[in-house]
Amino acid sequence: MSRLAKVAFVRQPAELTVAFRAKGLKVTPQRQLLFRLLHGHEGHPTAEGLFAEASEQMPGISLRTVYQTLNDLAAMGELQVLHITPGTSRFDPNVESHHHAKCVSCGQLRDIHVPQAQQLEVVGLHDFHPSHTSVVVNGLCTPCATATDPIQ
Amino acid sequence: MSRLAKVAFVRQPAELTVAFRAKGLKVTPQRQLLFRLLHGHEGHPTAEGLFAEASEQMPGISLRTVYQTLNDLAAMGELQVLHITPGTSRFDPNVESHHHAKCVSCGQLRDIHVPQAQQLEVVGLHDFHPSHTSVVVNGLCTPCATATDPIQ
DNA sequence: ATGCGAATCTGCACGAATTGCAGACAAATG
DNA sequence: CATTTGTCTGCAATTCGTGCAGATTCGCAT
Ligand SMILES: [Mn+2]
Ligand SMILES: [Mn+2]
Ligand SMILES: [Zn+2]
Ligand SMILES: [Zn+2]
Repeated sequence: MSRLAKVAFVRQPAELTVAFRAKGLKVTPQRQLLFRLLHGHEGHPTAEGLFAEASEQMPGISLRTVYQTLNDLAAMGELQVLHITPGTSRFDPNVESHHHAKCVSCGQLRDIHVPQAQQLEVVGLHDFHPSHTSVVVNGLCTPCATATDPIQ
Repeated sequence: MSRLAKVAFVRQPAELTVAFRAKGLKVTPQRQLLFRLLHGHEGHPTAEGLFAEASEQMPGISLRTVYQTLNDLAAMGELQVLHITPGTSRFDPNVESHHHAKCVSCGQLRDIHVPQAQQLEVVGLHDFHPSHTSVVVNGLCTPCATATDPIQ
């Protein structure tokens, strides 16, 4: 079992290029940069965070454009938008079915796998048409659990 | 089995009064009104929503005071704060362990019970100290599923 | 009852996150 | 290369929530 763990990313930049053109959306340098930043992104960045990363490689890119592109990707289902932390949305390049552990101290999110998540017994779903279930494990990451003073 | 289903509310106004005084917090008419509004509240109101309800009975109460009181209650563990919907926090007077179904069309939240939620197998929790798990079942409420046009 | 000090209330300014808008600009297409 | 159409940027506006300060009130000890 030496196979590397599979990690799901947002689709390749080239695939997103095709998908955008197919919808009549243009493929600009700004969008290509974001495609590249998102592909292989391990975290759960905010729009501001991606804006900061993008600005390093393309000074002058606007925050407005970052939001625009992220919203387009989310509308196309190429990106998940998470509403787990207060105040701001997290964008998840991992579009595979998965769940999250959230540190209640620093807010960090990490991917987890919950095999039985879609087979949970649920009481109280009368007059409701469920599509999918998401699980959040709250707790403390090791740095926060170790630190005497809360981190952040 | 004719017993009514148990519904967990935030503690009685009288109990909250004691709890507040015990912490050196004063019990004002504004706070007592909010205690009453929250007790027995079936939904998952926003601060603005509670402000609207409170304003009917006490015109002139300020939104700032509503936030202040809700934050105090949350800090004392007498109220849950949910970050499930985009943009705004939901306050949950039901402090019993429970989970939620969320209509992805209209945003409505309802309580559900997930008996196995705390015994889920989770892969990927290395270097993490879990406290509790929360489950969100996404889907459509019947009105939204029935409507040709999305509600809201 | 009265008075005092600490906590609270309200109104407003401010901050963070996100969207609306408009004119300059660039991608796609033939 | 010219045209069309969508995009980019900057800025205003919006929404949710918090910081602040002065007037007010609560809770407790006279
Ligand atoms: Mn994820
Ligand atoms: Mn609830
Ligand atoms: Zn942490
Ligand atoms: Zn609905």
